[in-house]
Amino acid sequence: MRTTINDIARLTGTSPTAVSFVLNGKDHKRVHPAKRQAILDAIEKYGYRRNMAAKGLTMRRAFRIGICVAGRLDQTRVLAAAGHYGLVSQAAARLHESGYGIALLQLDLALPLPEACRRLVREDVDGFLFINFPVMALDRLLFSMAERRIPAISVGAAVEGAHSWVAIDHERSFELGCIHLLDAGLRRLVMLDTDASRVSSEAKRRGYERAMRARGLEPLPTVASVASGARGACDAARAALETVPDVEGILLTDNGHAAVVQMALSGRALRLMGFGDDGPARECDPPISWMSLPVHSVADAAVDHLLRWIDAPEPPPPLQRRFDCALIAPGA
Amino acid sequence: MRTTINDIARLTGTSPTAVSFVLNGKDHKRVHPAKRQAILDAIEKYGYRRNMAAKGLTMRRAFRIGICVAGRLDQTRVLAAAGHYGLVSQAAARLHESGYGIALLQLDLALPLPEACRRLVREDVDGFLFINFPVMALDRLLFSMAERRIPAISVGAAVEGAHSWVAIDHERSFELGCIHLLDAGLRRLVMLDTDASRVSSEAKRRGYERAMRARGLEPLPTVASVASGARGACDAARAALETVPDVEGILLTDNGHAAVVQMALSGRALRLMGFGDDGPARECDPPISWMSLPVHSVADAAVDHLLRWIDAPEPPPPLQRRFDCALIAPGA
DNA sequence: ATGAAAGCGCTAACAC
DNA sequence: GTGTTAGCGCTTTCAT
Repeated sequence: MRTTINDIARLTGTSPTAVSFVLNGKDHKRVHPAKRQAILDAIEKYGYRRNMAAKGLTMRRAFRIGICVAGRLDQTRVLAAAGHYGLVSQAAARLHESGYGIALLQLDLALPLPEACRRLVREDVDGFLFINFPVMALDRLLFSMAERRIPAISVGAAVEGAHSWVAIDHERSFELGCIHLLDAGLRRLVMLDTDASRVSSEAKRRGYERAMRARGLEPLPTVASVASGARGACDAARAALETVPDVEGILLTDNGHAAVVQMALSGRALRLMGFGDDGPARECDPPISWMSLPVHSVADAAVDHLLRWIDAPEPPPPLQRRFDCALIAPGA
Repeated sequence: MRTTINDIARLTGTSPTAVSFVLNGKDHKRVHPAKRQAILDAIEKYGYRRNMAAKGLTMRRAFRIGICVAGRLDQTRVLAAAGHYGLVSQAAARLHESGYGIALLQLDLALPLPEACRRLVREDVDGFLFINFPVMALDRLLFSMAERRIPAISVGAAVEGAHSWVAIDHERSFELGCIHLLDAGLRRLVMLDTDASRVSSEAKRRGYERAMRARGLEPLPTVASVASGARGACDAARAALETVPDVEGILLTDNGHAAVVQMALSGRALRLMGFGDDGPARECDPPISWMSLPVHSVADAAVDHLLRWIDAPEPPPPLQRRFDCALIAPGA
């Protein structure tokens, strides 16, 4: 039988009330310093651990947040460009710092909505973070949660309506990367789309075109990989050289195959600009510049809003915000 | 206020006992079929959901298992060859099927043991799965859990002592892959070590050498990549060609850069045998054979044992088992 | 400043 | 076959 709050009270000649207050740091002008110390000592001595189920029962709170991913955590290669693991990891870390537990839920998108909702609800958590869910699924999911008054936020994907979400501004970020090369004096810039998921390719193309046009340059045709994987990326890189023989710089939509593209292009004096996860970008030799996914900011913003929401008496106005990537220039 | 078991009892003119029994499917010869149906209907009609905190309080169980990873979930590139995400994902899926919730915990290995234990204990779960933890940390961690009578298993890493673990037999699996090429009539086989973590390189080399010697062949020197990443793998592949000009087959210790190695070797008529995650292996063109990580078997075995352990009155004898990789031969 | 006591929702032993 | 009841460990109001 585990030590309980009553045991500690008896052992120290105090009451469960006092112990509870000490435990929760609410002993401002309540518990006498001497008693307080005695209680603290007993807690340490007997290795007391508070029973979270009992606390949850009383407080009507689980002190746990559900981190929900679409499908399975290991079948997410296509989302590499979205910093999937980084978002999950950072959100979990931030929640932990705030004293919350993390319930991991892999939600099968093939499930009908009612069944999906049932699974969400069964998790019994105080709120949900939907990481990189397809926009299609989000509206109904978030709506269902709102209906049940369960705070929920989309992380990584922007969604229409009165929902809360935090996402990466792919368009603006890609534009910034492009501007960086333009500022370096390059003019013949080609966008190389090697992202197997193509989820944000359109946004990136808009960013690219805006940057080019702002300098009075006509955008060049985008070259997209046909096959997936390293070979597809290589072929696309070579195709880019054929399509635009005098190319001066190449903008990658996805760092996934940056090192491979670099190798395929070696010998050519052109500048590479990456986009996405830092890991693969760092493998490049010589180093390249890249637009780094703001996973930290995105996850933190989502978590902070969610926790405020949970604590608030009324649902706060929805959080809807896009973050820019940061330019990483190892040479600088 | 959420509907409770008492509400359902009152609404159906029965007792909380009856509702509880129906809820838990223990109404064999207990609840009258008519009442049973009425209860079921009311549950559906009023959208009753059982309060897991209350259940947990009564049953002294959390119905939740902690999935614990070393460091952060997104800083695990080195563990690609260990099928890290696959193990996490499959364990989570299996637990979910068994009605358990998943508490995700990223344990910082830099933490001193007492603090690490405190964090583990705070999770309040019924048991732990330590996924791909470094062997160094495992003994003390598992021991601490045993001391506190919390069931815990190492998944992916074998550990000395009386602990439970399930792992991949890298040595035997690599031997099997090697035998496959030998059976195909190849003789000049070289092992190419492109695994940045080198965690299981030694075991693989033993498997390779055993297979070679069993055929009366002298093992050839292993070629290891110097730099990390795609470029390192490429360089290593070319080095292999120089070291053993008449090489007939190359055994990769890690599928991570299989496609890249294949490209670097294109033009040479030699056979490639991969090892590790299926994802990168499938990107190869033409397709290669590879030894596929038994993440499914490993995770399932661990979960099943853990759940039995939790339900058992006495701790069962430790589970210690290695699984072989399966040969995937797309051409067949 | 302090403790007694009333639940929170559920399970299971017990009496009918 | 059925309902009553006593907790499980904690928080918090209320009276002191």
